[in-house]
Parts: sequence; structure tokens; C-alpha cells
Amino acid sequence: MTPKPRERQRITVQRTVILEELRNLHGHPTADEICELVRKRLLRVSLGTIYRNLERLAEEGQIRTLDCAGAPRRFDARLEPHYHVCCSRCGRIEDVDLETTSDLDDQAASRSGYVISGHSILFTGLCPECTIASRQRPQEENAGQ
Amino acid sequence: MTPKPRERQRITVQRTVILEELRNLHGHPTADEICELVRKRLLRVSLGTIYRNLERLAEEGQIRTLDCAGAPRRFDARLEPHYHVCCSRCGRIEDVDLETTSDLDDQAASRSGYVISGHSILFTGLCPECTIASRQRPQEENAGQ
DNA sequence: CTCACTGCAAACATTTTGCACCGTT
DNA sequence: AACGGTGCAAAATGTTTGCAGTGAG
Repeated sequence: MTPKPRERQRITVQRTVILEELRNLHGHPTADEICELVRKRLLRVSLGTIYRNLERLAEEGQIRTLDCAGAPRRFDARLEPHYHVCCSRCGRIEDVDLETTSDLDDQAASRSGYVISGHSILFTGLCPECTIASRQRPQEENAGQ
Repeated sequence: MTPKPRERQRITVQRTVILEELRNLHGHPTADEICELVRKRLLRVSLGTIYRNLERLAEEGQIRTLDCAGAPRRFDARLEPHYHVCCSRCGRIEDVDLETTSDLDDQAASRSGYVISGHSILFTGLCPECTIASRQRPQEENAGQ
């Protein structure tokens, strides 16, 4: 087997800007939202490029991805272990900082036989605004994204 | 406000069979897989019907849904609180039974200000088979789903 | 007999991919 | 110049929805 001499990766403006924007923004944007941000600095970026770079950044461990029931995938430049809440009414996602018990992983490993590399916790509930709103208009739901 | 006299829901063969199949199968099938199962008993079910019923069953709390990074949504008829592992190589999902500390929810509530209704934990790692396989063919990945 | 539910097919939304061209190295 | 990365547009996925007809109540 020829040990494929690890091709060089090029650092492109697009990738740089994507990462910068994601880092500046303290939130959890979708690929589309990131695209809009990046376009303010680089007109003519394509969504395809956004996706390709986000995927690569995630592989490299420079960003994390976030999947919430049925909704489009979100991205997070915050790397320190932390969890998330998703409002089941408006779809907003926020950070939740809790002690990340790494022995959860150990327990899971011994119960499952898997080699565990990590875990994510997603809390579900109502954000303060929606808690109030849902008392006034109980039937409404999932207005935002 | 006229208290809308709660329209009657009809119990249809389709919904019944979907729930039965999901309960019989101890796994986490996608809508598509459920459709195949159901079609063995009811020829001519449509995927649309599968989706509509799964959504309703989930709303009613008769089943749970499962979202794993980028992969199609999965469904679970097991209601007792439990967590999941997803193999990052073959995509398999299995149950992980751990003590479900409900004070996680309390902590999250006080940190976030949300009214927390629950949480899900998804462990990521390599299943036993893939652990072995990845030692032999390290570059390969995500073969199945 | 009614109208909630179905099958079907078309519409959607999100993500991936093929291709010709561009710009770093 | 080579070739990794890009923009673009088309394709692939997964899910939702409009509609006319069906069948449970």
C-alpha cells in the first residue's frame, strides 16, 4: 500500500471567513445563516462552499455541529464542552453550562460495549418568552425556526 | 372563546399497524424502514401516511423520535427514559440504560431560565464491530447508515 | 352520511455533487 | 503548471402537503 503522501490543504479566504464569522457570532447558526453573514464580506460565496467548509472544519474539530429534531443542522464554534436547550415552541437554541461529567461516557462504554468518544445533551423546553406566550395563546407553536 | 369540542380522532388500521410494528421491532427504524415493515401487512400504505401517523403518535407521546447528526430521523416505541449511542462509523443506534438523573433537568432549568420538559443524551463512538474494522481499514467510514 | 384519514404525486427544504474555471503554491 | 478549492446549477435526500376519493364512526 502506497502511503499517499498526505496532500496539502490550502487555506482559502472562504474557509477563513467562515470560521471567523462563526467565532464572532455567539450563537448557533444554520449553514444558510452563515452564508448570509459571509456574503457581507465575500460577495459570491456559494452555499455549496459553505457546506463543504463547515464539514471540513467539523472533521478537523474546529467547530461542532448540532442536530435538533427535524430542524436544519446548526453549527457552533464554541469547543469547550457544554450542552444545549432547544425551545420546543420557537426553536431557539441556547447554551447550558453544566459540569460535564465525563464518567457518563465511562458508564455508557461499559453498558454498551462501544468505544465512546463523547456525548451531547439536548434539553427540551420552553424559553422564558414562549412560556409567557404559551399561557396567552396555548395552541400556537413552532412559530420561529 | 368557544371551547372547540375536540374533534374525534379515528383509529385507523394504518396507525394501529404502524404502532404495532414499531413496538414489536426492538430497534430505531426510520420512516422508510417502518413503511417497508407496514407494507408487509398492508400493501399500499404511502410514506405520507407513515409520516403523518408517526408525527401524531409522537405528539400523543406514544412514541419518541430520535435525531442523530445529519442522518434521517428515527423512531422509538420504548418510552421508559433511556439514552442512545450512535456508531460514528456504521451509523447504528443502540439503547444505553443509565440511571436517568432528573436533577439534570433541574440544573438546566436554573441555568437557562427555560421550563425544561426533558432531555436526551446521545453518545457517540464506535460499536464493537467497527472498532475492530477500523483497526484494519482505518480510512473507511460511514458505510451503512 | 360525514369528515378524518388515506394514497398519490407534486412541492419543499436541506444537503450533496459534477463540472469547468480560478488562484495558491 | 498542477491541482485543491470555488461558483454554479443540477441531483439527491428526507419530509411535507394538496387533493380527490375512501371508509370509520
